[in-house]
Amino acid sequence: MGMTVRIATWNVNSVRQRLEHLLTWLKEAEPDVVCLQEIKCLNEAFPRLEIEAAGYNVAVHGQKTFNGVAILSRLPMEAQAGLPGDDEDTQARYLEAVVSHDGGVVRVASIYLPNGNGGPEKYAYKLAWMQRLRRHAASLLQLEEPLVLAGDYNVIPEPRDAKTPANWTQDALFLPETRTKYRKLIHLGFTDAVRATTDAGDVFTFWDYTAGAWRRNEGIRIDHLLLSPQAADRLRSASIDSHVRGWDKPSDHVPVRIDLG
DNA sequence: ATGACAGGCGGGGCCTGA
Repeated sequence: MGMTVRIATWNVNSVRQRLEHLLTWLKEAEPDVVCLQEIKCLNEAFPRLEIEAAGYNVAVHGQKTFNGVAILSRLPMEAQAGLPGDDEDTQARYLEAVVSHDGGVVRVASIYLPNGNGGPEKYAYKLAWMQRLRRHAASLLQLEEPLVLAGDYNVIPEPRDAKTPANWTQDALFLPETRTKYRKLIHLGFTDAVRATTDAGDVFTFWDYTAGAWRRNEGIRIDHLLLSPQAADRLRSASIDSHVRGWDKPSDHVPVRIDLG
């Protein structure tokens, strides 16, 4: 017997460019917790006041120009920045928070997994980051609490997660080693919230800006919410707010959200 | 094969993204 908690993830591709969209969508979707990626600004440049005025607590792990993650919460939260396992890594890609509600807590992470295209060094960084994520996720599972790892994984898990999988066979988002590493994470005991609630085709979260990808529905599914067993037991629904991709000057990603009962 | 878009930085185009 607990309240429903609505948790979402959205790669906004610059929070300052997308502030009006974000505020509109917060009113429309009424999420309790929102994981943002690619905010592309330092902590001090984050539009904190506007978002607090909408009723959210704000935790930011920012960086100049690139990357950057944040968590917004209508409920009280305690946040901690950074993925353990490499003290030399300066890229802001991981933020974790414990959110408190009437019935207990839910632990939520905002994840911006490296893209991995652009050369062997970048792909090696992606794979190493995935290794670190799996190790950290394994330790979090031992807590045996509701846990949601939400974000832009830059992983197309299966052929059905792309409109045209043949276009992606040489891409870091879909290479066999990428998908193997992602499966190893899942096999620790996580549930993919969207796949747990639908077997429909054409379920996408990203459409490239170029070549009329949105118009032609040339999408991919790369934004995921992975649930611990304790969270999966409470999964009531999952949905993708695809219509946001049709707004003026949109992000190339759309929000994905779940309700936990 | 390249670029098509978009954003940041910074005042040029270049880097990055997926």
